[in-house]
Amino acid sequence: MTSRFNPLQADARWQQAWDEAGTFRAVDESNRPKAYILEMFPYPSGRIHVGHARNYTMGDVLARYKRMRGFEVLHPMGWDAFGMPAENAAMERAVHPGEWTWSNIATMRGQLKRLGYAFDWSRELATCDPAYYGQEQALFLDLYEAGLVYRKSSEVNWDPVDMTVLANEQVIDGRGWRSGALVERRKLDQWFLKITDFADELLDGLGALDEWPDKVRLMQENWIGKSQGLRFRFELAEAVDGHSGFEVFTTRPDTIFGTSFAALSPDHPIALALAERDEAAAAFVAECKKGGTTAAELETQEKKGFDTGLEAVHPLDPEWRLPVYIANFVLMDYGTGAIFGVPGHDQRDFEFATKYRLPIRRVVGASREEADKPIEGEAESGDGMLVNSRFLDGMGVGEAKAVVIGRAESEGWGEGTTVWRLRDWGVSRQRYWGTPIPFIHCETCGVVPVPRAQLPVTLPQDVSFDVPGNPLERHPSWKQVDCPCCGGRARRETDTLDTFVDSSWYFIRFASQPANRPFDKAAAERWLPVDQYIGGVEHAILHLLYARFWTRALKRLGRLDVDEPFAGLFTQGMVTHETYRSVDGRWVAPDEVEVGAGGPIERATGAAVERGRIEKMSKSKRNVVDSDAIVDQYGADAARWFLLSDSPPERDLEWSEEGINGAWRFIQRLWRIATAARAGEGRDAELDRKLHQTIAAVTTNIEALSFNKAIARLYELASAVEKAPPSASRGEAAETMVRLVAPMAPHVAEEAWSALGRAGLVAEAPWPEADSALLVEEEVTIAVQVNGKLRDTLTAPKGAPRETLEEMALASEKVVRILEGKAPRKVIVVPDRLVNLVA
RNA sequence: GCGGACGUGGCGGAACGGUAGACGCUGGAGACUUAAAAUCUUCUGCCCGACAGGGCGUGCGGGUUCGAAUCCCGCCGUCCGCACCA
Repeated sequence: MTSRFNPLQADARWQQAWDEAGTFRAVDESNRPKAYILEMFPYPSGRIHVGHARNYTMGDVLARYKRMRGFEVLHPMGWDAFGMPAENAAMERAVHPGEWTWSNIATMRGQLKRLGYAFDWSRELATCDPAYYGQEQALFLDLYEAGLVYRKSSEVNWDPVDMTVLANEQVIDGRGWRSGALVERRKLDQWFLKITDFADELLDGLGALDEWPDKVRLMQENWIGKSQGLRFRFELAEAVDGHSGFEVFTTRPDTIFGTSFAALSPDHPIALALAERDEAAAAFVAECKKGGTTAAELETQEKKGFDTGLEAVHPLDPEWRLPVYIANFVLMDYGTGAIFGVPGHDQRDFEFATKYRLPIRRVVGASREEADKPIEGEAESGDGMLVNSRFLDGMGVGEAKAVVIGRAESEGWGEGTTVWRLRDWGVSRQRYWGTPIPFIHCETCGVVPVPRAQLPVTLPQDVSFDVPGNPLERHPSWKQVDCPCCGGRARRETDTLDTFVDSSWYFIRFASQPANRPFDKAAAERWLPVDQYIGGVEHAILHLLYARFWTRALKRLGRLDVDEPFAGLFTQGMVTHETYRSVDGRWVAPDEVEVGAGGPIERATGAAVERGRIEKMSKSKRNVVDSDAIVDQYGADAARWFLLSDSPPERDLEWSEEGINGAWRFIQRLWRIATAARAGEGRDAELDRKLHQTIAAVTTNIEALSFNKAIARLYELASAVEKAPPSASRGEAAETMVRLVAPMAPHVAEEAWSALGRAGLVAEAPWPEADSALLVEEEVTIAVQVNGKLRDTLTAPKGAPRETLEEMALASEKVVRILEGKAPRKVIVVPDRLVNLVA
């Protein structure tokens, strides 16, 4: 028996053994209860780093644990393979995006395999594979037929140099992130998905997701942004260009008598009409558009308005006329694009009214007596009683809201309504490396779906990236097609789908992937929902919301009877690492730095470097730790063990040399414990108890994803086993421990399992059961407090009566000394825990 | 501005309202060794003390309680999300 565990040869051997046995292949028709464990699939950016590995290791522990518990486990892996980095690589080094992507996939797959993950590789998929995106096109057509897909003209960020549309994140200080060119706002016809049709469902559904972090549910709730209020119509005293009035939305209809102006968005049709004929209005509208939309700019931007000279008629008093402004702070795409201003009770309106010297009227106060109290400094948006509001006077805010809405509805000038922050999902991207949108534009027939028999619409291979813009647009023949309706010449849609579409249904395709349709209903329903989904919190809103929408849309279409795709969600923390910079500001990789007596120096040059902050791993800061390098040096188990042990999983983990070394030491220690298990004779009651307490604790900790705590318990057990004299108990403890560590450190566990002479794979061994009789201690330590302060501890039999404990406490020498012979005024006894003597 | 989370030794972190600091890392001392590595033993919150023991301690200030890291109120700080949403 070797004295050291050698991962270099053992890891690959066991990986091959699992592979050959098909251990992790999920069986669709299994009778066992199912467990679908999924980690967010990676973008194949190049290589696997330890941040990826942390994510997959957590999922892997659960998957392996569930398998040992007797579940049929689906734990698949694939590639979110479309996206911009591939096109950027194509531009930078003249390599085809597909070639670059597939080569990255091959590398990363190899890296993942070396980490020994229990994936069902037979279900691997890549979104850039026509076998996948062709089915996505079919689903897109399904949604189109169900009326959930539409086209509309929409503003985009247009980079005039790269001739491409930029996402908001790609616009930095108003300039394109690559070209540095000033970004223009352009109107383009774009494809949209009607996610707003599901706003209510998506909001309500959050309530049932009790295995999601509250934080994520709250973020989604805010993102959906439901507001209830009144939409009503202002008539104009005199119509302009056919506009006789306009609609506004408010959540505070109760303050209707506090209004002193109305304001239109610069994009409002009336504002645009005025700009056509009035130079000053046109200038103001143009000025509003110029302003940036970044957070910082908005914060500092002054409220500005342009008095149109128009007058709006108050709906409850035909004599009451309000000035109508065009105002820079009114958004066209929220509500109706127009507001009624109540300066007394809305901060923005307050600022605006102050600047333009409009009346600031109080209509809500703490009591009737406050009616004449002026509003000063800032608006009062709180609750209270209506004042100066005619028939509303004396009502509470809630009652007044209802009364105004009721009146508006009965008089026909408005209605109670709900407004959402959530917008429809624009899925058009003017890029090559994405799923082609399966439509054809015909001058005669309009926009026509590609016939299903012609799917998939595949991307052309012969494209070049030496000229900016969308290669699909430039391609000599790809977009030339015949109209499926009239047979005439037509043009293929050259937009591709947002990559979030690709990731909105991949978990369904993992569950079922027939060749001739997106998925099989029954097969998919067997696995879904995903029981535990694990990924970064950066996807808390978009990806998770889109996937929820997609699932509900499929349900509405009758394609899948599942409400929510992810029953359990866990958002894990990042892996961070130290950073170094040279004197001239270059980032220096930590493994190129040596720490000498005079501080850190760069090994290659001997020059001093400055230690930077501990940051999220990124290529630019050169602090990425590649998984292969770690596996080469320490083996997969040590890497996995460290990624699980050092921090709670939801928090960031700092990668450190000391940490991985500690994990390596423990893997070796484990090997020694297992292989040097001097079995011996007889029971060791104390060890038995420790073992079963550990089984119970590790089980609950894994179920709760508290891997760091599970590991702490395993360390304790390891010490106990090492210290215990030979006994039958000790042999059992060592064997059981091998099973307990198997989900986390599967290779050394298999090696030990086999060394112990156990048949089969530990990956398929049953999870140990804790004997509840052994979970309780026979003796407990009782804390003895005087006035809540710990003064002594004593040992008592478990379940000792209160009186006995009190007597024992009073007999304590220390207690006697402190009490100085006086009797305590009060005695609190918590059985098996403590005695508190109140003097 | 709105919403949320968090704040515990040198570090990562444990702790159903009941012995704060489990477990790991770092560091000290020792054993084994010709030596080193590996391994093992042991100590490691701060202060006073030779020991026994005592005092102080969970960001700060209050409160509830026999008892608070934990619950409540108010500050301070850090991080995250949203952001002119009517």
